[in-house]
Amino acid sequence: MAKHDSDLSLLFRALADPTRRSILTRLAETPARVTDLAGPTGLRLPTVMRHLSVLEQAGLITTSKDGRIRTCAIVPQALDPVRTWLDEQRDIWEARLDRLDAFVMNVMKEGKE
Amino acid sequence: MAKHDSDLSLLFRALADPTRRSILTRLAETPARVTDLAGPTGLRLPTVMRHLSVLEQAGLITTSKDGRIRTCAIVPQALDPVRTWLDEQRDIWEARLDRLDAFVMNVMKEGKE
DNA sequence: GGAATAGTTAGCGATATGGCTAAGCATGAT
DNA sequence: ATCATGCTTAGCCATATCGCTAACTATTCC
Repeated sequence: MAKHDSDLSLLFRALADPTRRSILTRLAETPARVTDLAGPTGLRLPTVMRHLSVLEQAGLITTSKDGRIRTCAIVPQALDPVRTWLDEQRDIWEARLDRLDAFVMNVMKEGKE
Repeated sequence: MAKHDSDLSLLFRALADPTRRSILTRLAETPARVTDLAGPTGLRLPTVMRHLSVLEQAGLITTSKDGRIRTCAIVPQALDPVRTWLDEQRDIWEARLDRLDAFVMNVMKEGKE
């Protein structure tokens, strides 16, 4: 299940880690060097590097190296597929709310296990 | 990192699996039994059970048992935290687009590695 | 009661994830 | 040339994930 995963899976997995989300939030302020990103996390450089590569593979950030310094920056449109999927789901879920209501009523009547 | 994870992490991790997303989409149509959900996936029952418990722990579905049949249904508002986080990020990301633009220009000028 | 059905539990194996240290390499400063 | 800085690679360890089979429990049907 880890071979040719969809973009969506890569994105969701990248976002599933608090450290990575905090890195993203930090990068949203301004691009930063790897060391700068490592600081707040309290994690070692190699560990942060791994997080960064996960983020980059998911397309959430880009990095570029100038001399010995690698600078990381967010890719603003990278979250679009997530938003799209979420919107689709909302559409479907709400379209079926009538049936759901019926079901929930039923559950409540019987008591949930 | 797997101990007391935030709701957001649980949600994102639950959504990171294609099988689980397809189960959610299926459940959005109408509540269903475990066996009904297993069918389309081609997976064995215990495997599907595991996916369901991940979804349930993330708060994305509820289940209730009537006799020997367990019925599963989506929890419509469960995606709200995800949407909220996404909206927050969009706000921040776009607020800083000016700086980002400057950075991107810089990168392009130097050639990306 | 006995058999079929629906789900559950236990546990195995392969792989992925998230942390680390140690060592290496390239660049910039002196 | 030497040394400090910044990143990178390799590899280890513990735990988590995702699939499975086998065996068990609980309903329902005949």
